[in-house]
Amino acid sequence: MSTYKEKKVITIGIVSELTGLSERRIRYYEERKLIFPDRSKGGTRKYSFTDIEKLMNIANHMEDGLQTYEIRKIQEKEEKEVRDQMIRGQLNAHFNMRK
Amino acid sequence: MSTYKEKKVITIGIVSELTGLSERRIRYYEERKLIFPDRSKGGTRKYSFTDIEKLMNIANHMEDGLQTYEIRKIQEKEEKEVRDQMIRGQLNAHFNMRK
DNA sequence: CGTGTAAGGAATTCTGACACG
DNA sequence: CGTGTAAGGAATTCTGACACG
Repeated sequence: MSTYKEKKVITIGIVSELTGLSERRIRYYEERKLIFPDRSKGGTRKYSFTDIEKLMNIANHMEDGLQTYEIRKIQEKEEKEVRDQMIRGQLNAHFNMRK
Repeated sequence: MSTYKEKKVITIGIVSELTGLSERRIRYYEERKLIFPDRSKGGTRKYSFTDIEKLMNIANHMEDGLQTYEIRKIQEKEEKEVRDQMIRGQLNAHFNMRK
């Protein structure tokens, strides 16, 4: 939550440099619901390092010829797996408490 | 080195929001050699999360009535301590290798 | 569908200076 | 010494559209 990696503080120009993607492509992936930057009061987009990692991932999938909506489905599946893992963790913790 | 916390990617407006310091003060502390942001091609300053932590530290010292050059001396002393620690670590590693 | 580009405007940042104290 | 502010300009970002395919 409050870790550096998740903080939305990076401007699109720097994201473009870091990822090698054009600003156009970065904005387009937002339009396709693949990333969700914050906005400043003035409307400037702000990204996190996690967003940058997601973008690299997206770029790889695009190279493989996938379409944006397919990538979105992959993302959703991965997020579901994470949620399942967390539930399993909770259950384990519960049973461990009971010894 | 290549950790998120050290990467200079944050713009001064966001640093100002995160620290609560005015842009004027942030630029002034650079002038007094207390922080060292990178620059974009165009000349825009770029800060790291580490810089933000330093700025909070500086702000605290200023509240205590210290002057910028005193804060700089404190910084230098702290950096020296870190270096000494690293040397001790190296020596320990060396002797441990010899058992 | 995914991405480049030119267009016009708005938000952001920069520097050097004056002010106060 | 440390910081606010108005000033003018430059760099950065934004949106909507046209283009190609």
